[in-house]
Amino acid sequence: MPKDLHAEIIADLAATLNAWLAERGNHPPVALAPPTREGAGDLALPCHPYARTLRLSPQVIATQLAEVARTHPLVAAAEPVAGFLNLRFDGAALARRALPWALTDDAALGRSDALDGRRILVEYCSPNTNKPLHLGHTRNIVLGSTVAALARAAGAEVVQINLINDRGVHICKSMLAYQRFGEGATPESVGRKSDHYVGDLYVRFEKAFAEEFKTHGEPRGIEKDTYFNTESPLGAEVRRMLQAWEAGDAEVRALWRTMNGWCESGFEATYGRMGVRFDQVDRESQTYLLGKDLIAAGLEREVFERDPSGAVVFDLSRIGLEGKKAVLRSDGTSVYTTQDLGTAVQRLDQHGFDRMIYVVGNEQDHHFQVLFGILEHLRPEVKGRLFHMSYGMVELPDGKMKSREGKVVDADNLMDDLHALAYAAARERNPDMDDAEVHRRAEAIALGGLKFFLLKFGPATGFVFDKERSIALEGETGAYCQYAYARAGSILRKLAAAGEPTASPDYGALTLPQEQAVIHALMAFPGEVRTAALELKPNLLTKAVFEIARAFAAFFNSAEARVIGAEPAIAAARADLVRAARRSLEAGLHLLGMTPLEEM
RNA sequence: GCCCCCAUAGCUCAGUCGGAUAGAGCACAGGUUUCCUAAACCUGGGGUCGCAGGUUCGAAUCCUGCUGGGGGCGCCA
Repeated sequence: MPKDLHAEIIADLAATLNAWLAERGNHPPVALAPPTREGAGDLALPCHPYARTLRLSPQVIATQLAEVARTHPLVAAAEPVAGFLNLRFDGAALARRALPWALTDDAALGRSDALDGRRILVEYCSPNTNKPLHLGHTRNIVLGSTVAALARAAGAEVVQINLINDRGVHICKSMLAYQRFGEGATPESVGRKSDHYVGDLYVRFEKAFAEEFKTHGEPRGIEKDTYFNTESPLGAEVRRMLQAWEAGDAEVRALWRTMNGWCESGFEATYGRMGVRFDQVDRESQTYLLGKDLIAAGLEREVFERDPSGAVVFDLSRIGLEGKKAVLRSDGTSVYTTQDLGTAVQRLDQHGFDRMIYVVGNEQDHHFQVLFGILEHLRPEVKGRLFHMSYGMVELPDGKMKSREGKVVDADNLMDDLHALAYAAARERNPDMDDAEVHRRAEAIALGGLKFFLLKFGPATGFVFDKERSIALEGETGAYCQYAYARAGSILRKLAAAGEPTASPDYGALTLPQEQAVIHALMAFPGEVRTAALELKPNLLTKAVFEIARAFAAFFNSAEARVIGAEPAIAAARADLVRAARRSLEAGLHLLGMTPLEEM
C-alpha cells in the first residue's frame, strides 16, 4: 500500500503535540502544516486557538510545545515565534528517511488509496457530429482524461464515457448540405479528414442559409432564429429531414449513418493523437428516448406535476431555485433534461457508481444544478455522488470563440501548428538530427505543452490560449518539466559511462539546499496528487510536477551538487536522488498524459 | 428584474472551510559557460489582495452594502 511519508511524519509529530494538549484538557487537534510564510521552517503551528482554554499566552504555549517537539528525532529546531511554533527538520535525518521511500514507494508515483474500491464515471468530450473538435473540446478532453487518470491513481475503478450528440437539427444541416452540394463525394475522394469534411458541409449550409436570410428575412426585420423556424424553406427542409430521421426513413438513416461514421472516425484520429481512449460511448440517438418512464413514475410519486398546458414540470423551489423546469413537453416529447435524467439513472443501474463526474463548461452550471436536484428527488441514493466539473471558457488572443462566425481554433489544426513551432525550435538546436526523431520530439513537446498549459489553470478559470507560451521551455510549462526529466536521464547515462560509485550511498550527506529542495518537492508530491484527485483540481498536479522539475533544475545546475566526480558515498546518494526525481517526474508526466523524453 | 462566478505584482494566474512579513511564471534589470544539455541556473526591484463597513486575538479568505466584468434564468442543447 502506498505510504505518504510526508503525511505520516506530520501525523506522527501532531500526535506528540496533541498528547501534550490532551493532558491539559479538550482541544481541537493541532493544525500542523507547512507555513505560508517563507523562512519559518518546514512546519508551523498557530497556538492562539489554545490560549483561552489553557489560560496561557500563545507564545508560552508555543514555547512549551517547542520543548515537546524537540524530542522528536526528525526535528532539528523548534522555535516559538509570535505565538507560532516553528519546526525545522533535521535535513540529514529527513534524507535518510526520504530517499529509500522515494526510490521504491508507489506513493512517490502519485498512487494512493484515497479512492480505493470506488467506481467513478467520468463523462467528457461530448461532441456534436456535425463539425470537428475545437479548442474548447481540447480543454474538456484534457481535463476529463486527467481527472480519470488521477482517480485511477487514487485506487478508483474508472469508466470514461463519451456522450456523443449524434442527432438533431444541427446534424441534419450537414446532411442536407451533403444532399444538395455533396455530389456523392467522400472524404477520401476530396482528400479531406473525414470530420473536417462534415464540418465543411455544415459551414456550407450555414452560408446558404445566411444568404437566404439576407434576401428574404433580414429586409423585413425578422429575427434569424424565428425566420429559420417559421418561413425559411431551408429550415423547413431540415425539420422535414429530422422528422424523417425520427420516423426511421431508410434513406435518411443511411446518410446519417455514413456521415456520423465520417465524423466519429475523424474524432477517433484526434483522440488517438491526444492519447485518450473511452471505455464507453453513449450516443444520444440511443438515449434520447430514455427518461420518459422515469418521468411517469415521478409524476405518480408527485415529484413532478402537470401544468395547465399539459407539460410535466418540476417545481424548482423544491431545490431552492426559482421557477419550474419542464421535463416533458405538452405534446409528450422529451427535452434535453429528460434524456439526461434517463441516462444518469441508466448508468446508476448499470454501474452502481460512487461518483459520476460531468466535465462540462460553466455555461451549464444552472442545468446541472437542476439536473442533480431532480435526480436526488427521483433517486435519493445519488445525493453527494454527482459532480459537475465546471470549467471556464478558453479564449483566443483576439477574443472569444464563436462557432457561428466560424471563429474557432480547430483542435487538429492547433496540434499541427504547435507541432510546427516545436519542430522549428528542435530543428534549430539539432541541425543534423534525423528528421523522424525531430518530429517525434516535436510531437511530444507540442502535445505535452498543450496539455500542461490547459491544465495549469484552475478549472473554473477562463483564460487566453497562447500558442508560443504553451510550448515554451521557460517558466511553468510542459517542456520545462520534460527537460528536467531528460536531464535526469542524461546524468544517469553519463554516470554509468564514467563508472558507478562503488561506495554505498550516504543519504545523510544530502543536506545542501539544492538537495533538500528536491527532497521536499518529492515528499510533497503524493499529497498534492491526492488532493488533485479528490477535489478535481488538475492544476495541483501540474504545480506539483513543476515544483519537482524546478527544484531538480536548481540541483543539476549547481556546481556544488555534482554527481560525477563527487566522493563515492555522496555520488551514490546524489545518483539515487536523481533516480528518485526522475521516477516521480516520469509518473507525473504520465499522469498529465505527457510523453517523457530521454533527450531534448 | 433575479441567480451564479470573477476582481490579487506591469501581464497571466495560484492562494479563498480565517493564521505570521500574500506566492509562482512571464516581462524587466544584473550575473553565471575550461562545470553531469545555457532549451538551464542565480540575484534583484515590483502589492491600498476592486471600494466601504462588520465579525475575530488574527481577514485576500467569513458577513453586509457598493462599483466594475463574465455567465445563466427555454416546452433549446
